Amino acid sequence: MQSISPKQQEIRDREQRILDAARDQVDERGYLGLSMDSLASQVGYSKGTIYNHFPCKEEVLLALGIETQQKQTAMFRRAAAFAGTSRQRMTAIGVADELFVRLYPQHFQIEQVVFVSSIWEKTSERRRFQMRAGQQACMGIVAGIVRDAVASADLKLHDQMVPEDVVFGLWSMSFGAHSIIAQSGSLTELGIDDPIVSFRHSINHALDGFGWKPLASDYDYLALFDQLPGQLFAAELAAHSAWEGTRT
Amino acid sequence: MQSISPKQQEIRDREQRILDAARDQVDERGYLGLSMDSLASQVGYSKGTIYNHFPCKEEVLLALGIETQQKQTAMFRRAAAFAGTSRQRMTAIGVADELFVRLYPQHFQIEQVVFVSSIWEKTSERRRFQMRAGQQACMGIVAGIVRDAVASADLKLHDQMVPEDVVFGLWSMSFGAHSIIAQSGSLTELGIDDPIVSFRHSINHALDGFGWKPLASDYDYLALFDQLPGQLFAAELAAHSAWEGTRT
DNA sequence: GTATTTTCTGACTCTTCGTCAAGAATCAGA
DNA sequence: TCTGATTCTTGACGAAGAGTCAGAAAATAC
Repeated sequence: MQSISPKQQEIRDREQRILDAARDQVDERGYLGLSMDSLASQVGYSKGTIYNHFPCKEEVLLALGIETQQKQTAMFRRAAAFAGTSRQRMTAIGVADELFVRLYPQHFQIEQVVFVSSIWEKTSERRRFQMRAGQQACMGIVAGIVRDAVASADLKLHDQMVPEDVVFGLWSMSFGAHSIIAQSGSLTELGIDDPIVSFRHSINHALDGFGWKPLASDYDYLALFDQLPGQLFAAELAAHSAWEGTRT
Repeated sequence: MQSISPKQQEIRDREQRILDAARDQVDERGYLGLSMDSLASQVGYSKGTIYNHFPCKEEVLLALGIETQQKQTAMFRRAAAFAGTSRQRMTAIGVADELFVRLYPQHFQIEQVVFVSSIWEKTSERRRFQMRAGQQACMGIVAGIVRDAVASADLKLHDQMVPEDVVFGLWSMSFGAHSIIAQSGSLTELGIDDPIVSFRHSINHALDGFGWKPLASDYDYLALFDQLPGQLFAAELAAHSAWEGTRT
């Protein structure tokens, strides 16, 4: 058991302050608008001190990604614990996913930048591992639901598919939809009025396509998108609106 | 009818040379490894001349994106013209999509960078419009197939969905899958041995989920992935392997 | 052949990342 | 509490790369 000297504690606190400031900058000036000089002056320490915490700018971005990633994992875990049929639980994941994107809209922008190889390659092994581990944790949670569905005969996999294939398909759709939405602002010119609702339908039909019982024709899964948020994620919603309140 | 002076022709040719060189650099050093100085020296002109063609670095990237985007549109158009059932034609689009990604692997990396808002905002109205127009063209081609399917009763849309919603779902899945694959290198650690094959299955099941007849249980759509490339895209494949041959 | 317009050049400025030697603060042991 | 060792902090500095622009060179017009 290491006891924490006051100095050590100060350093630890500062790291969080740096990340918070960095997140503000990314919000305001865009992912690449993050400048180490202005970050230093905003936190009130010199540049050298910032570089004691993070070996390079890219590492700061990745740290931000890891932070939100962990929130996502927590939300997914909660969703997976929902007491219901396997497909209801899977839909709860969809609800969590949608809510996550709404609460942390920068996440997809950060994620997209961070994985750009010229950025990814500059980051430390340690944080790269953390990020990958987080993704695997998320995937694992979802794969668990798929396996439960198979075990309870709600779902019968075809074509030698494994549970991970199902997860990959859903993950792809989610990642793609949110990326496109984040990039494009409006999609009305493409004929999509409400991309979020459109996305719900797509996921719902995809689950039908995998043969996941009970099918959408036998249960109104879309209704869960209205019921579950308050029920499962009251904490996140409250935290977020409190945080919203502190902003100008 | 403007006649083209030899000088004008030289300038036009040079623009292509610049783009080719830029593509090489992006291939080698990554999207953000593109440097205007080294680009200039590689093409054999001064930096000022490069800046006569492109007002900023970001514009070069976008121009690259537009170039490959147009190739994609051409391939989609060819796929859509395939003589078959609506769902076979849709599968042909999937084949085109898969082939496109294989032929132009940088495209997704470039596309991901270009849409990062801090980059997108620096580009010219004109090229932004071109890029959007290209995307809409692609989407339009696919939406046309969906409408044909509805017209021929192969497909009955539920929940007040419009054809564009179906396209959005498929586009999301494609964009997401290719992004994830491009980013991650290998997915074996996540339990996916061959993500491309996994993706084929997902798309196929999604189409089933939308209720697109004949269902996969009644026709082996996956076989088209072996048959169609040589049949529809012989030109691209030949051009690509010729180009491959010229490389070290 | 000369005047005018267009194009090209590379040295220059400016911004921002990351380093590092020197100085300041902290800590451990007597 | 003092002192030497260690750790932390600083900001000036070097390096790299984006974008500019005045003047040189080339093309074009007459």
